[in-house]
Amino acid sequence: MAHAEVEYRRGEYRKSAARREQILDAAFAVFSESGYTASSVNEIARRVGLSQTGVLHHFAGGKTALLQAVLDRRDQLAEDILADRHGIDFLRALSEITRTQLDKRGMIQAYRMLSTEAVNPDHPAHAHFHDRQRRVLHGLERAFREAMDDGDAPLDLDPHAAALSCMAMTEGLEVLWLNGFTVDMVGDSRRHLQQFLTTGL
Amino acid sequence: MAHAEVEYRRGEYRKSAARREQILDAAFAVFSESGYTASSVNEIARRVGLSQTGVLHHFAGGKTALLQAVLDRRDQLAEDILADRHGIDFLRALSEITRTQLDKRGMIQAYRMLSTEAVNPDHPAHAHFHDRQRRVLHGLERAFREAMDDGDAPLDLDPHAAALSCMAMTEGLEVLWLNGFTVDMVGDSRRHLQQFLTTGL
DNA sequence: GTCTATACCCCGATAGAC
DNA sequence: GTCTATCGGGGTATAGAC
Repeated sequence: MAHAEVEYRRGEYRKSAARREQILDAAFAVFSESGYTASSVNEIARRVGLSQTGVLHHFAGGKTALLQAVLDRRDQLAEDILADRHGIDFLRALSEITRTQLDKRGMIQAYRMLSTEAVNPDHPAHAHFHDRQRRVLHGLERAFREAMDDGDAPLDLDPHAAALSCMAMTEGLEVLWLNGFTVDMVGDSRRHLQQFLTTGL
Repeated sequence: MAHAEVEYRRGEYRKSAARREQILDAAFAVFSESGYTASSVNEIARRVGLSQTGVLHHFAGGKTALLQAVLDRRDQLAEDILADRHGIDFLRALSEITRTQLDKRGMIQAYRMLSTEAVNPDHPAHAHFHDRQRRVLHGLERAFREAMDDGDAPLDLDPHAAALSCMAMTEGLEVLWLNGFTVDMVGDSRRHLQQFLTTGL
Protein backbone atom coordinates (compact mmCIF):
# COMPACT_ATOMS: atom_id res chain seq x y z
CA MET A 1 0.00 0.00 0.00
CA ALA A 2 2.61 2.49 1.14
CA HIS A 3 4.87 1.01 -1.49
CA ALA A 4 2.34 1.52 -4.27
CA GLU A 5 1.75 5.05 -3.15
CA VAL A 6 5.43 5.85 -3.21
CA GLU A 7 5.72 4.34 -6.69
CA TYR A 8 2.81 6.45 -7.81
CA ARG A 9 4.31 9.61 -6.41
CA ARG A 10 7.60 8.73 -8.01
CA GLY A 11 5.90 8.33 -11.35
CA GLU A 12 4.20 11.68 -11.04
CA TYR A 13 7.39 13.27 -9.82
CA ARG A 14 9.37 11.82 -12.71
CA LYS A 15 6.84 13.07 -15.21
CA SER A 16 6.85 16.57 -13.75
CA ALA A 17 10.62 16.67 -13.51
CA ALA A 18 10.95 15.57 -17.12
CA ARG A 19 8.52 18.27 -18.19
CA ARG A 20 10.50 20.82 -16.23
CA GLU A 21 13.70 19.85 -17.99
CA GLN A 22 11.94 19.95 -21.32
CA ILE A 23 10.68 23.45 -20.57
CA LEU A 24 14.12 24.57 -19.39
CA ASP A 25 15.64 23.39 -22.66
CA ALA A 26 13.13 25.38 -24.66
CA ALA A 27 13.47 28.44 -22.43
CA PHE A 28 17.20 28.27 -22.93
CA ALA A 29 16.81 28.27 -26.68
CA VAL A 30 14.33 31.11 -26.71
CA PHE A 31 16.31 33.29 -24.30
CA SER A 32 19.34 32.60 -26.49
CA GLU A 33 17.68 34.04 -29.50
CA SER A 34 15.94 37.05 -28.02
CA GLY A 35 17.25 37.74 -24.54
CA TYR A 36 14.99 37.79 -21.53
CA THR A 37 12.83 40.86 -21.96
CA ALA A 38 12.02 40.30 -25.60
CA SER A 39 11.26 36.60 -25.10
CA SER A 40 7.78 35.39 -24.31
CA VAL A 41 6.53 32.52 -22.23
CA ASN A 42 4.15 31.84 -25.08
CA GLU A 43 6.96 31.13 -27.50
CA ILE A 44 8.56 28.76 -25.02
CA ALA A 45 5.20 27.06 -24.54
CA ARG A 46 4.74 26.63 -28.29
CA ARG A 47 8.06 24.80 -28.58
CA VAL A 48 7.20 22.24 -25.93
CA GLY A 49 3.65 21.88 -27.21
CA LEU A 50 2.00 23.39 -24.17
CA SER A 51 -0.09 26.47 -23.53
CA GLN A 52 1.35 29.51 -21.80
CA THR A 53 -0.37 28.59 -18.54
CA GLY A 54 0.78 25.01 -18.87
CA VAL A 55 4.36 26.22 -18.75
CA LEU A 56 3.86 28.70 -15.93
CA HIS A 57 2.27 25.95 -13.88
CA HIS A 58 5.73 24.42 -13.42
CA PHE A 59 7.39 27.65 -12.38
CA ALA A 60 5.65 29.45 -9.57
CA GLY A 61 6.92 33.00 -9.70
CA GLY A 62 6.24 33.43 -13.37
CA LYS A 63 8.68 34.34 -16.09
CA THR A 64 11.43 35.47 -13.73
CA ALA A 65 11.39 32.15 -11.88
CA LEU A 66 11.84 30.46 -15.23
CA LEU A 67 14.86 32.63 -15.91
CA GLN A 68 16.38 31.86 -12.54
CA ALA A 69 15.95 28.14 -13.09
CA VAL A 70 17.65 28.31 -16.48
CA LEU A 71 20.62 30.19 -15.03
CA ASP A 72 20.95 27.94 -12.00
CA ARG A 73 20.98 24.78 -14.06
CA ARG A 74 23.76 26.05 -16.29
CA ASP A 75 25.97 27.30 -13.48
CA GLN A 76 25.77 23.96 -11.76
CA LEU A 77 27.53 22.30 -14.70
CA ALA A 78 30.54 24.61 -14.60
CA GLU A 79 30.84 24.45 -10.81
CA ASP A 80 30.87 20.67 -10.88
CA ILE A 81 33.81 20.71 -13.27
CA LEU A 82 35.81 23.27 -11.29
CA ALA A 83 35.21 21.76 -7.86
CA ASP A 84 38.45 20.80 -6.06
CA ARG A 85 40.75 21.98 -8.82
CA HIS A 86 43.54 24.38 -7.95
CA GLY A 87 46.40 26.32 -9.45
CA ILE A 88 47.36 25.40 -12.97
CA ASP A 89 44.91 22.51 -12.85
CA PHE A 90 42.07 25.00 -12.37
CA LEU A 91 43.29 27.00 -15.36
CA ARG A 92 43.38 23.86 -17.50
CA ALA A 93 39.81 23.10 -16.48
CA LEU A 94 38.71 26.46 -17.86
CA SER A 95 39.83 25.38 -21.32
CA GLU A 96 37.93 22.14 -20.90
CA ILE A 97 34.77 24.04 -20.09
CA THR A 98 35.24 26.25 -23.12
CA ARG A 99 35.74 23.21 -25.33
CA THR A 100 32.69 21.36 -24.09
CA GLN A 101 30.50 24.37 -24.76
CA LEU A 102 31.78 25.30 -28.19
CA ASP A 103 29.02 23.37 -29.89
CA LYS A 104 26.38 25.06 -27.77
CA ARG A 105 26.29 28.40 -29.50
CA GLY A 106 22.79 29.02 -28.20
CA MET A 107 23.96 28.75 -24.64
CA ILE A 108 26.78 31.23 -25.10
CA GLN A 109 24.45 33.58 -26.91
CA ALA A 110 21.98 33.33 -24.05
CA TYR A 111 24.64 34.25 -21.57
CA ARG A 112 25.87 37.19 -23.64
CA MET A 113 22.38 38.46 -24.23
CA LEU A 114 21.17 38.01 -20.68
CA SER A 115 24.30 39.34 -19.00
CA THR A 116 24.21 42.39 -21.24
CA GLU A 117 20.56 43.04 -20.41
CA ALA A 118 21.38 42.47 -16.77
CA VAL A 119 23.81 45.39 -16.45
CA ASN A 120 20.62 47.30 -15.73
CA PRO A 121 20.36 47.13 -11.92
CA ASP A 122 16.64 46.41 -11.91
CA HIS A 123 16.86 43.49 -14.29
CA PRO A 124 15.64 40.31 -12.58
CA ALA A 125 18.98 38.60 -13.14
CA HIS A 126 21.22 41.53 -12.23
CA ALA A 127 22.39 40.10 -8.92
CA HIS A 128 22.93 36.68 -10.43
CA PHE A 129 25.37 37.89 -13.07
CA HIS A 130 27.02 40.40 -10.78
CA ASP A 131 27.83 37.71 -8.23
CA ARG A 132 28.84 35.19 -10.83
CA GLN A 133 31.35 37.42 -12.58
CA ARG A 134 32.98 38.29 -9.29
CA ARG A 135 33.19 34.62 -8.35
CA VAL A 136 34.88 33.91 -11.67
CA LEU A 137 37.36 36.74 -11.16
CA HIS A 138 38.21 35.64 -7.65
CA GLY A 139 38.53 32.04 -8.76
CA LEU A 140 40.99 33.07 -11.44
CA GLU A 141 42.92 35.27 -9.03
CA ARG A 142 43.17 32.45 -6.54
CA ALA A 143 44.33 30.05 -9.24
CA PHE A 144 47.08 32.45 -10.29
CA ARG A 145 48.18 32.86 -6.67
CA GLU A 146 48.30 29.09 -6.27
CA ALA A 147 50.25 28.81 -9.51
CA MET A 148 52.82 31.24 -8.08
CA ASP A 149 53.08 29.17 -4.91
CA ASP A 150 53.55 26.03 -6.99
CA GLY A 151 56.30 27.62 -9.09
CA ASP A 152 54.14 27.64 -12.21
CA ALA A 153 54.06 31.43 -12.51
CA PRO A 154 56.66 34.21 -12.11
CA LEU A 155 57.05 35.56 -8.60
CA ASP A 156 56.38 39.12 -9.70
CA LEU A 157 53.04 38.26 -11.31
CA ASP A 158 50.09 40.47 -10.38
CA PRO A 159 47.32 37.90 -9.93
CA HIS A 160 44.55 40.46 -10.05
CA ALA A 161 45.76 42.07 -13.27
CA ALA A 162 46.35 38.68 -14.87
CA ALA A 163 42.88 37.49 -13.92
CA LEU A 164 41.25 40.62 -15.31
CA SER A 165 43.22 40.36 -18.54
CA CYS A 166 42.27 36.71 -19.06
CA MET A 167 38.64 37.40 -18.30
CA ALA A 168 38.60 40.29 -20.77
CA MET A 169 40.21 38.21 -23.50
CA THR A 170 37.80 35.34 -22.99
CA GLU A 171 34.76 37.62 -23.05
CA GLY A 172 36.09 39.48 -26.07
CA LEU A 173 36.78 36.30 -28.05
CA GLU A 174 33.26 35.15 -27.24
CA VAL A 175 31.83 38.39 -28.60
CA LEU A 176 33.80 38.12 -31.83
CA TRP A 177 32.95 34.46 -32.22
CA LEU A 178 29.24 35.16 -31.79
CA ASN A 179 29.50 37.89 -34.37
CA GLY A 180 30.68 35.44 -36.97
CA PHE A 181 34.44 35.96 -36.89
CA THR A 182 36.69 32.96 -37.26
CA VAL A 183 38.37 32.62 -33.90
CA ASP A 184 39.87 29.64 -32.09
CA MET A 185 38.29 30.24 -28.71
CA VAL A 186 40.06 27.38 -26.93
CA GLY A 187 43.47 27.99 -28.49
CA ASP A 188 43.50 31.76 -28.36
CA SER A 189 42.33 32.04 -24.76
CA ARG A 190 44.78 29.31 -23.73
CA ARG A 191 47.63 31.15 -25.41
CA HIS A 192 46.66 34.31 -23.60
CA LEU A 193 46.61 32.51 -20.24
CA GLN A 194 50.00 31.00 -21.04
CA GLN A 195 51.60 34.46 -21.18
CA PHE A 196 51.29 34.70 -17.43
CA LEU A 197 52.74 31.26 -16.65
CA THR A 198 56.13 29.59 -16.69
CA THR A 199 54.74 26.06 -16.94
CA GLY A 200 52.97 24.83 -20.07
CA LEU A 201 49.22 24.39 -19.89
CA MET B 1 10.38 89.01 -49.77
CA ALA B 2 12.44 86.11 -50.97
CA HIS B 3 14.84 86.90 -48.20
CA ALA B 4 12.15 86.73 -45.54
CA GLU B 5 10.91 83.46 -46.93
CA VAL B 6 14.36 81.90 -46.77
CA GLU B 7 14.77 83.14 -43.22
CA TYR B 8 11.43 81.60 -42.33
CA ARG B 9 12.30 78.27 -43.87
CA ARG B 10 15.63 78.36 -42.09
CA GLY B 11 13.82 78.95 -38.83
CA GLU B 12 11.53 76.02 -39.43
CA TYR B 13 14.40 73.87 -40.56
CA ARG B 14 16.47 74.78 -37.54
CA LYS B 15 13.60 73.98 -35.22
CA SER B 16 12.98 70.60 -36.81
CA ALA B 17 16.66 69.75 -36.89
CA ALA B 18 17.02 70.65 -33.24
CA ARG B 19 14.03 68.47 -32.38
CA ARG B 20 15.56 65.62 -34.32
CA GLU B 21 18.79 65.90 -32.37
CA GLN B 22 16.88 66.09 -29.13
CA ILE B 23 14.98 62.93 -30.04
CA LEU B 24 18.17 61.16 -31.09
CA ASP B 25 19.73 61.96 -27.72
CA ALA B 26 16.77 60.50 -25.89
CA ALA B 27 16.61 57.47 -28.18
CA PHE B 28 20.26 56.86 -27.49
CA ALA B 29 19.68 56.93 -23.76
CA VAL B 30 16.68 54.62 -23.92
CA PHE B 31 18.31 52.13 -26.28
CA SER B 32 21.29 52.16 -23.92
CA GLU B 33 19.21 51.04 -21.03
CA SER B 34 16.99 48.46 -22.68
CA GLY B 35 18.30 47.61 -26.12
CA TYR B 36 16.23 48.06 -29.23
CA THR B 37 13.47 45.46 -28.97
CA ALA B 38 12.62 46.14 -25.36
CA SER B 39 12.65 49.91 -25.80
CA SER B 40 9.53 51.79 -26.73
CA VAL B 41 9.00 54.89 -28.81
CA ASN B 42 6.66 55.98 -26.08
CA GLU B 43 9.43 56.10 -23.49
CA ILE B 44 11.60 58.12 -25.84
CA ALA B 45 8.69 60.47 -26.43
CA ARG B 46 8.13 60.94 -22.70
CA ARG B 47 11.73 62.04 -22.21
CA VAL B 48 11.53 64.77 -24.82
CA GLY B 49 8.07 65.81 -23.70
CA LEU B 50 6.30 64.67 -26.86
CA SER B 51 3.69 62.10 -27.67
CA GLN B 52 4.58 58.85 -29.42
CA THR B 53 3.24 60.14 -32.72
CA GLY B 54 5.06 63.43 -32.24
CA VAL B 55 8.33 61.52 -32.23
CA LEU B 56 7.49 59.25 -35.14
CA HIS B 57 6.60 62.31 -37.20
CA HIS B 58 10.32 63.10 -37.46
CA PHE B 59 11.36 59.63 -38.51
CA ALA B 60 9.45 58.28 -41.44
CA GLY B 61 9.97 54.54 -41.36
CA GLY B 62 9.04 54.20 -37.72
CA LYS B 63 11.09 52.75 -34.90
CA THR B 64 13.66 51.12 -37.15
CA ALA B 65 14.40 54.41 -38.92
CA LEU B 66 14.99 55.92 -35.51
CA LEU B 67 17.48 53.18 -34.72
CA GLN B 68 19.30 53.68 -38.01
CA ALA B 69 19.60 57.40 -37.37
CA VAL B 70 21.04 56.82 -33.92
CA LEU B 71 23.65 54.42 -35.25
CA ASP B 72 24.59 56.59 -38.22
CA ARG B 73 25.13 59.66 -36.08
CA ARG B 74 27.50 57.85 -33.77
CA ASP B 75 29.55 56.20 -36.50
CA GLN B 76 30.13 59.53 -38.17
CA LEU B 77 32.04 60.76 -35.13
CA ALA B 78 34.54 57.90 -35.14
CA GLU B 79 35.02 58.02 -38.90
CA ASP B 80 35.82 61.72 -38.78
CA ILE B 81 38.56 61.08 -36.25
CA LEU B 82 40.12 58.17 -38.16
CA ALA B 83 40.01 59.77 -41.61
CA ASP B 84 43.46 60.04 -43.23
CA ARG B 85 45.32 58.45 -40.37
CA HIS B 86 47.62 55.53 -41.09
CA GLY B 87 49.95 53.05 -39.45
CA ILE B 88 50.88 53.76 -35.87
CA ASP B 89 49.07 57.10 -36.09
CA PHE B 90 45.83 55.23 -36.75
CA LEU B 91 46.45 53.04 -33.71
CA ARG B 92 47.05 56.10 -31.57
CA ALA B 93 43.77 57.55 -32.77
CA LEU B 94 41.94 54.49 -31.47
CA SER B 95 43.07 55.34 -27.94
CA GLU B 96 41.88 58.90 -28.45
CA ILE B 97 38.45 57.65 -29.44
CA THR B 98 38.31 55.42 -26.39
CA ARG B 99 39.28 58.31 -24.16
CA THR B 100 36.73 60.73 -25.56
CA GLN B 101 33.97 58.21 -25.03
CA LEU B 102 34.83 57.07 -21.53
CA ASP B 103 32.43 59.55 -20.00
CA LYS B 104 29.62 58.39 -22.27
CA ARG B 105 28.77 55.14 -20.57
CA GLY B 106 25.30 55.19 -22.08
CA MET B 107 26.70 55.20 -25.57
CA ILE B 108 28.93 52.21 -24.96
CA GLN B 109 26.08 50.39 -23.30
CA ALA B 110 23.88 51.09 -26.29
CA TYR B 111 26.42 49.64 -28.63
CA ARG B 112 26.92 46.53 -26.51
CA MET B 113 23.21 46.00 -26.12
CA LEU B 114 22.33 46.66 -29.73
CA SER B 115 25.20 44.73 -31.25
CA THR B 116 24.37 41.76 -29.04
CA GLU B 117 20.72 41.84 -30.08
CA ALA B 118 21.84 42.24 -33.67
CA VAL B 119 23.60 38.87 -33.74
CA ASN B 120 20.17 37.65 -34.77
CA PRO B 121 20.16 37.89 -38.60
CA ASP B 122 16.67 39.34 -38.79
CA HIS B 123 17.36 42.14 -36.35
CA PRO B 124 16.87 45.51 -38.07
CA ALA B 125 20.46 46.52 -37.33
CA HIS B 126 22.11 43.20 -38.17
CA ALA B 127 23.72 44.38 -41.41
CA HIS B 128 24.85 47.61 -39.83
CA PHE B 129 26.86 45.92 -37.09
CA HIS B 130 28.08 43.14 -39.32
CA ASP B 131 29.55 45.61 -41.79
CA ARG B 132 30.90 47.87 -39.12
CA GLN B 133 32.81 45.19 -37.24
CA ARG B 134 34.40 44.00 -40.45
CA ARG B 135 35.39 47.55 -41.34
CA VAL B 136 37.01 47.92 -37.93
CA LEU B 137 38.91 44.65 -38.31
CA HIS B 138 40.15 45.55 -41.78
CA GLY B 139 41.13 49.03 -40.62
CA LEU B 140 43.19 47.53 -37.81
CA GLU B 141 44.78 44.98 -40.14
CA ARG B 142 45.71 47.69 -42.59
CA ALA B 143 47.19 49.84 -39.81
CA PHE B 144 49.35 46.92 -38.63
CA ARG B 145 50.53 46.30 -42.19
CA GLU B 146 51.41 49.95 -42.54
CA ALA B 147 53.22 49.86 -39.20
CA MET B 148 55.30 46.95 -40.50
CA ASP B 149 56.15 48.92 -43.65
CA ASP B 150 57.12 51.90 -41.52
CA GLY B 151 59.37 49.82 -39.29
CA ASP B 152 57.08 50.22 -36.28
CA ALA B 153 56.24 46.53 -36.03
CA PRO B 154 58.26 43.30 -36.30
CA LEU B 155 58.55 41.87 -39.79
CA ASP B 156 57.11 38.52 -38.76
CA LEU B 157 53.93 40.03 -37.33
CA ASP B 158 50.66 38.45 -38.43
CA PRO B 159 48.49 41.55 -39.00
CA HIS B 160 45.26 39.59 -39.06
CA ALA B 161 45.94 37.76 -35.79
CA ALA B 162 47.12 40.97 -34.13
CA ALA B 163 44.01 42.83 -35.27
CA LEU B 164 41.70 40.11 -33.98
CA SER B 165 43.51 39.97 -30.66
CA CYS B 166 43.28 43.73 -30.16
CA MET B 167 39.64 43.78 -31.11
CA ALA B 168 38.89 40.97 -28.67
CA MET B 169 40.73 42.70 -25.85
CA THR B 170 38.97 45.99 -26.47
CA GLU B 171 35.55 44.36 -26.58
CA GLY B 172 36.31 42.30 -23.50
CA LEU B 173 37.51 45.28 -21.48
CA GLU B 174 34.35 47.10 -22.47
CA VAL B 175 32.22 44.23 -21.21
CA LEU B 176 34.03 44.12 -17.87
CA TRP B 177 33.90 47.88 -17.52
CA LEU B 178 30.16 47.92 -18.16
CA ASN B 179 29.71 45.21 -15.58
CA GLY B 180 31.23 47.40 -12.91
CA PHE B 181 34.79 46.14 -12.78
CA THR B 182 37.58 48.64 -12.27
CA VAL B 183 39.49 48.60 -15.53
CA ASP B 184 41.64 51.21 -17.22
CA MET B 185 40.19 50.94 -20.70
CA VAL B 186 42.58 53.37 -22.36
CA GLY B 187 45.70 52.10 -20.62
CA ASP B 188 44.98 48.39 -20.78
CA SER B 189 43.98 48.35 -24.43
CA ARG B 190 46.97 50.53 -25.33
CA ARG B 191 49.32 48.15 -23.50
CA HIS B 192 47.81 45.23 -25.39
CA LEU B 193 48.33 47.00 -28.72
CA GLN B 194 51.90 47.80 -27.72
CA GLN B 195 52.75 44.09 -27.52
CA PHE B 196 52.60 43.90 -31.29
CA LEU B 197 54.74 46.96 -31.97
CA THR B 198 58.41 47.94 -31.73
CA THR B 199 57.75 51.68 -31.52
CA GLY B 200 56.12 53.26 -28.48
CA LEU B 201 52.55 54.42 -28.86
C1' DG C 1 -1.18 18.81 -15.19
C1' DT C 2 -3.21 21.07 -18.60
C1' DC C 3 -6.58 23.79 -20.71
C1' DT C 4 -9.75 27.98 -21.97
C1' DA C 5 -11.19 32.31 -20.80
C1' DT C 6 -10.30 36.58 -19.21
C1' DA C 7 -8.47 40.93 -17.18
C1' DC C 8 -5.37 44.30 -17.87
C1' DC C 9 -1.22 45.93 -19.45
C1' DC C 10 2.02 48.17 -23.38
C1' DC C 11 3.34 48.22 -28.14
C1' DG C 12 3.70 50.36 -33.07
C1' DA C 13 1.24 52.35 -36.74
C1' DT C 14 -2.27 55.12 -38.91
C1' DA C 15 -6.08 58.66 -39.61
C1' DG C 16 -7.55 63.00 -38.91
C1' DA C 17 -8.22 67.43 -36.05
C1' DC C 18 -5.86 71.62 -34.93
C1' DG D 1 4.56 69.94 -35.88
C1' DT D 2 1.96 68.02 -32.60
C1' DC D 3 -1.99 66.01 -30.67
C1' DT D 4 -5.95 62.52 -29.54
C1' DA D 5 -8.25 58.56 -30.85
C1' DT D 6 -8.11 54.20 -32.40
C1' DC D 7 -6.92 49.61 -34.46
C1' DG D 8 -4.74 45.22 -34.14
C1' DG D 9 -1.54 42.70 -31.90
C1' DG D 10 1.05 40.49 -28.18
C1' DG D 11 2.54 40.33 -23.47
C1' DT D 12 1.94 38.38 -18.17
C1' DA D 13 -0.75 36.65 -14.84
C1' DT D 14 -4.88 34.70 -12.58
C1' DA D 15 -9.37 31.99 -12.05
C1' DG D 16 -11.66 28.06 -12.76
C1' DA D 17 -13.14 23.80 -15.54
C1' DC D 18 -11.64 19.20 -16.65
